[in-house]
Amino acid sequence: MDDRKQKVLLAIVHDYIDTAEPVGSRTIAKKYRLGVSPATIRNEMADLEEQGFIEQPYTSAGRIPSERGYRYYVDYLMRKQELSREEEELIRREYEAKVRDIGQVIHKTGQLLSKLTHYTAMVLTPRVGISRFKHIQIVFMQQSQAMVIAVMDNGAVQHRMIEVPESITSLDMETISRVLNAKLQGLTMRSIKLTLIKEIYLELARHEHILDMVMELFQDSLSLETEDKIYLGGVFNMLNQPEFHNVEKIKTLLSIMEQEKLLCDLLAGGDRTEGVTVRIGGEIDQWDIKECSMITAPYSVCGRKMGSIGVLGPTRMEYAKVVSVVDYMTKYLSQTLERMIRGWRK
Amino acid sequence: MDDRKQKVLLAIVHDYIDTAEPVGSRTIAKKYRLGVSPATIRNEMADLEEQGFIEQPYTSAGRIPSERGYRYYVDYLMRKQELSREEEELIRREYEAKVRDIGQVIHKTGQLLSKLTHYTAMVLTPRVGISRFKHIQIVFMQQSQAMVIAVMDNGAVQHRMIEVPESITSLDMETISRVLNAKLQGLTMRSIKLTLIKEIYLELARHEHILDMVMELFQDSLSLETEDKIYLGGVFNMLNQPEFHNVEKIKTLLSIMEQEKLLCDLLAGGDRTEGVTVRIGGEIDQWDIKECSMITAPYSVCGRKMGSIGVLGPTRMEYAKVVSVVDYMTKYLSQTLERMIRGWRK
DNA sequence: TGTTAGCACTCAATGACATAGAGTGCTAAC
DNA sequence: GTTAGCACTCTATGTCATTGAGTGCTAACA
Repeated sequence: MDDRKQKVLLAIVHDYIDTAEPVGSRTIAKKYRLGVSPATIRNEMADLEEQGFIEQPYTSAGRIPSERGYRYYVDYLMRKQELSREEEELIRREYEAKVRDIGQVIHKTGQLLSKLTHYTAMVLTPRVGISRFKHIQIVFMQQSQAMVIAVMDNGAVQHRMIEVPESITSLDMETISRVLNAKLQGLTMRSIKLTLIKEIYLELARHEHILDMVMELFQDSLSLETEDKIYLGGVFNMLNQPEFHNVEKIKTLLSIMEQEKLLCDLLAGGDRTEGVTVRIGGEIDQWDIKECSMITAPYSVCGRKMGSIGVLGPTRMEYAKVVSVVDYMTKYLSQTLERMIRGWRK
Repeated sequence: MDDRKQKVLLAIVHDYIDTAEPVGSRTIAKKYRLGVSPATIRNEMADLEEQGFIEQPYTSAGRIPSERGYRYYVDYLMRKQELSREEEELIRREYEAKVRDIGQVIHKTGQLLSKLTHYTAMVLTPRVGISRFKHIQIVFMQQSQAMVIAVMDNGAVQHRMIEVPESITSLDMETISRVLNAKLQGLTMRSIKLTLIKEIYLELARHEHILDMVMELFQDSLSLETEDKIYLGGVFNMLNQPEFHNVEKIKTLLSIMEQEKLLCDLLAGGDRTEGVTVRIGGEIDQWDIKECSMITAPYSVCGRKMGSIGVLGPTRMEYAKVVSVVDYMTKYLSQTLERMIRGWRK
């Protein structure tokens, strides 16, 4: 692949991303000033097509990049496009404005992602299954009512009102809390073993009833929050893309958007890798819609991967821009979460 | 409006709701067996059109109901269509399965609404601005960290970790909690007056720092939760309606769906009234999309209106069905919330 | 007087057909 | 190796005729 071929491919990718129209040789010669005539470019294009980097929608139309073409572009030709001052400023401002709990951070992240990229944003909520108990407390509330609170080391908080016998005193609750803390601190919900539970029940035999409810809370939290939740933002943006100016495609797209489970799997898929992953068209498997690409990256807190964020757009996507945004946002998100978890404000 | 005219109008409304095609005189005569010939029906239709109940999309097409026609239908002709056994069963089952906190109830309600009606469901979350403090507690967590918990009388719980000086003892926290409870119990967040705050600060002068943070939590909760949140479900359903088989309309519709603020206002609008409200086409004001109707109803807990639920569909909507569903669901929702708030399980 | 059959008329939807224009591939000249 | 020229391809667009559902009106009928 010589230098000029690369330039031609780059021109085609750029122009197609820009206009969504097949690119002709004349356009390239005129707009991208490679210093050669359309005829020469036509020769190069014929070669590029032969090698599978571009294709013709039909005989005698311009060329569009193939998936392989996009891949080559992303791997070798693309140059990172830093965020503008205004964009960085926007992110900073929005995050500082209102981020009190994890839910809000996730929400805000999704909003920003879709706003900055104009595509659909997907944010996976942090997994609690792998977060550890930091503190457990049973609090007396009023006449025969108490509340169980479990604070996890990722900052998540589970709570539930429970009914307790009137005979239970604050002191009892204190005792129960102490035992639970001693046994569970540092463990993940998933790793609570049966033997451990037996130990606890043995030690607190008198309060079996309360323990039942506490365990139930843990059980529910686990099963509820283990099934990843996803935040979607800017689905609407996709409709402005010309490739979705057709009702059937919109329907397929939206029906996929409603299958949260599927999206979670797709997002989580990139977890193994470090940094930003770009998947182009068919590289996203189990996928019944074509012409989409996905750019994802995991975010982590204190070195542990907690979830992923991603952007879904047409294959004709502004890769350079989106890769930068996703990269920047994971870092910002990790940072923010970390700060939150360490007490958030001094 | 004589009996036969009503029958003709009814036939037109039903058939149009069913097929989304303009209804001709022949169709009515054949399908709805009024015992008269198409020519007679044509005469009646001419009258109905003159009175503004139906209209012709163009000369020599069939007729479709006008907004006035739908209104007449809803007010006088429509017969309530009870839910089927299966539907009631479905609702019962789904609610019992997983409803632990208010968020889940709202979510589930939205899902059910859209599933049962095949239109777009909207559920307004309960307003905490008008809920009252039931119990406030500051809990020691660990070395210089504590948690503020506020339980509201509608079952909502606000919490936040706060940093406290190491000198603070559990006893201090107990004292603070007691004072806060004494002063605030039974009040809404909105109605905390400045004089009251001064009183509290005076009484707990030593703990100014902690109070600052507690007040901040209240402030944030108020401003955050006062701005109504809305749950949308089944937006995708609308795309199956033939009136939205055109990209421009889909775009308008979805862009409206993204303006949560607007939707909240619309939903909240029906709050004043008791029971189910039907708004047809232009009766929904501040609305730039035509051809939509909205069926809403407020739900209440312990006699106080807490929010609304609603269904948005095309004007060509199955009014009878949707009205029943919305009615049934508000009642079920109110009931469920009430049960939850009273401790939820015995 | 209300109902019905008959008929001419209207108009959207459909499909056939011609035309324009963008872009190509190939050839031959530079 | 590059370029101008040219014939060719194929979509998009517009025109026109045809079809058929449905109407309104008139006149006949009970």
